Amino acid sequence: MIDPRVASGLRDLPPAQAVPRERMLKVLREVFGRFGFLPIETPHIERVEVLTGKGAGSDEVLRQIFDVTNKGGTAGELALRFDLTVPLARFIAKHVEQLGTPFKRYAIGSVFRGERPAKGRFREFTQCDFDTVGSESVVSDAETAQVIHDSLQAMGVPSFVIAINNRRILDGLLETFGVESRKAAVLRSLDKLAKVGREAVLAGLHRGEAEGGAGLAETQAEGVLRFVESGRGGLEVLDAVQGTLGSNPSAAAGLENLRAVLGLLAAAGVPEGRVVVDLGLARGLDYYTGIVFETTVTGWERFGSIASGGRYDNLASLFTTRRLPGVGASIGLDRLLALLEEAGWLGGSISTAPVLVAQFPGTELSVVFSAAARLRTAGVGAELFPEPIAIGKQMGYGSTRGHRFGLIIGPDEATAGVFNLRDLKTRQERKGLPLADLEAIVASALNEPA
RNA sequence: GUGGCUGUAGCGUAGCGGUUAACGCACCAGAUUGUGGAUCUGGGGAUCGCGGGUUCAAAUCCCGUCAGCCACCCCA
Repeated sequence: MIDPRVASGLRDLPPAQAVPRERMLKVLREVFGRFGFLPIETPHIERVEVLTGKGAGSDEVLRQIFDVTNKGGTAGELALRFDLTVPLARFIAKHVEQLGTPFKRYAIGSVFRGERPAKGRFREFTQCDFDTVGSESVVSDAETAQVIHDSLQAMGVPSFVIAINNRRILDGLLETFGVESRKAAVLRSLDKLAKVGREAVLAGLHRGEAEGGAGLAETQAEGVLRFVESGRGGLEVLDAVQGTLGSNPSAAAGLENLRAVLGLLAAAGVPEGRVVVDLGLARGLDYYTGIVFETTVTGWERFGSIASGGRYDNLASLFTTRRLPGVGASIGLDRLLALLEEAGWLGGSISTAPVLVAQFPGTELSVVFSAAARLRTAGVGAELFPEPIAIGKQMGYGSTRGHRFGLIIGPDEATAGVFNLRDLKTRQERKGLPLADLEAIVASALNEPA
């Protein structure tokens, strides 16, 4: 016997998970489409050179990448994509002349990372990316947050917060303290504030670079931290920063951007409190240059971000000399589903056909087979039970699968040209309905509230 | 990739050196051969993750390995 297990970090999805997942994908496509984003597809496998940025790729990427080898091919040439942004960069570089800008696309698909799996963290997971390439407008910045908001809302996530910040404010901060050269290490430390607390962050900032710290003097570390700590909230946070960093051109630009974004989102009717400024939000990815986003579900912060992204100055610089700024985000569908499932918010019927047509022992098979076919033709999902077993068993099957109605045609009904329609929830049964009006009767019954 | 915790029927657990591994839920059958989630009765299902070692004897101790979880790292 071969052990039917799957490898670490990979999983099977039974209908109870696959059905809600399909529904969410449908919702996401609708929302993306409503904003004018168009779908694209790129291969799951890319050339390693593309993924790693020709050797210039970070160690982190190299560590997480899955190699793919085909017999006869060149070893180490191909690998599985680890996100959808790098493939987008390659895609846009190749096709921008035909597509023109601004170009808004969405892409939904599996990505692969050779990480150590944990809760809500897998080695294959689906990303739902949307990006606007070729515009530096604040419209796109605000729209990105709005799409995140509308998506989560439409998927039925009860309560969430989209944190925003602007890298340029942080740039200004670092310039002011004269520590631009330590940017990456400083941001990495600050990003952890909510998680590890102020003392740990302070220690990280102060610790020497050799030990993985940022190597800041104590006054610098304290100052930088104090600044970040001052800010999580709405416009008042921006006003406060205006006073301390407003004279720095970079910070001023960042502040103006966030102010405009908050204004537009309010104008679009995004509820107050759904989007908050968080000056400590940095995001590890070093290609972000402007606004950044990170979204958590209220009460489930330990699952980490379920939707995040940001603005980048020049997405495709590895692939073309043409400068292509853009902004976008990615919704982590699998993490969100894992969260909703654990929170018990997934519920609902998993049946995709509302009517279960029973196969009554003794009834001519063609009678029920054609009844099911007629319903489907009329656009009503109908499942014919495949075995002529005890009728109660069949009703039980329909009930546990979440079918709304059981349709019963016994030998007596068949002779009389009628059918019975049983509500599987209330156990109420309407009997002797004319078979000639099958479609109309069932359709109208389905329109009644459950 | 580093460190730690865990691994017993589909799921959740008990047993933690000594006869045929226990319980709940789920599943199947019957009471109920034209009507399902209750009750009762009966039943199937586990080489105790896998491999090796210690011992007269291992689910139980040791080592390795795989998987899950936690922290670091990173991120959806």
